[in-house]
Amino acid sequence: MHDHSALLEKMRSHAPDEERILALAGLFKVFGDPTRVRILYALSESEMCVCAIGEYLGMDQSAVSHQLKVLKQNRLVKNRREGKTIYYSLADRHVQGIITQGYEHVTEDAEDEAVK
Amino acid sequence: MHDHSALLEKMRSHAPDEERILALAGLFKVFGDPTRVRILYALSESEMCVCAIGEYLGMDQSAVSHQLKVLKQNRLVKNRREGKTIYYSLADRHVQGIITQGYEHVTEDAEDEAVK
DNA sequence: CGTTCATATGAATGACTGTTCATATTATAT
DNA sequence: ATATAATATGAACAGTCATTCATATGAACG
Repeated sequence: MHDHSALLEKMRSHAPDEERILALAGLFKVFGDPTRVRILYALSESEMCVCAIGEYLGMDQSAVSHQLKVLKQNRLVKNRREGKTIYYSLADRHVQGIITQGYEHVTEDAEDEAVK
Repeated sequence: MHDHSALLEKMRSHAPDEERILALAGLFKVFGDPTRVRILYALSESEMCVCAIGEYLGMDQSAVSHQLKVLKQNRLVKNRREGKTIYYSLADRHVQGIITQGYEHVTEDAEDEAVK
């Protein structure tokens, strides 16, 4: 193997916080599932209760609940109770921003592809 | 189950393209792994050859190669050959942007936490 | 050509994760 | 209190995926 000591020393001098790396990957991981993205996208349109989400996405109530739990644990959604039903919505504008930026990125990639 | 027909009809009238949803989740999924984030973060500092990345991150050459393949397939990195060694770098500014935004988001979350 | 170095690839494995099924919780209404 | 509706939870299963090991490619140099 050839020598890298100079580069490596430079790199390590301002290496990112490992904790932040994990948090960053963890955040993206949550966005990395189609079901969760669908849910978030739906909630970006309107507040919804669990069974409406399930009905809208054509999926099991239990599956929706499980995913909402993941989203809540990561503070991407919040909820409020109204009688028996619980309404979910996006936690803050950050979430909306990430979705939007990602969506634009994907759209631009599609355009790049079309140019070729 | 209570009635949602009004809401559902409204939602479905401007539902997002399923293909885009999958692409979006797929993109985030790639960013959802600590190893890949570390690699991308490293490459955002400097172009690097495979074995330098491996040495820097303390991981197997083969593992690095496998992950670089994933990153390349998703057009997040590009490479150039120079003799026997192959140098990798970020594919475009988009990648840098996503990392930066995510990093800021994570940092802000940490601050929010500190306030409580 | 054959050897060596840098990288890539394929198969195997172990860990993780999304879904389903069954069941539990919580709140309303009769 | 009991029944019912909305949601949550736990266990189990199936599929996915990152890593490792062994091996293959591909380039340079004697």
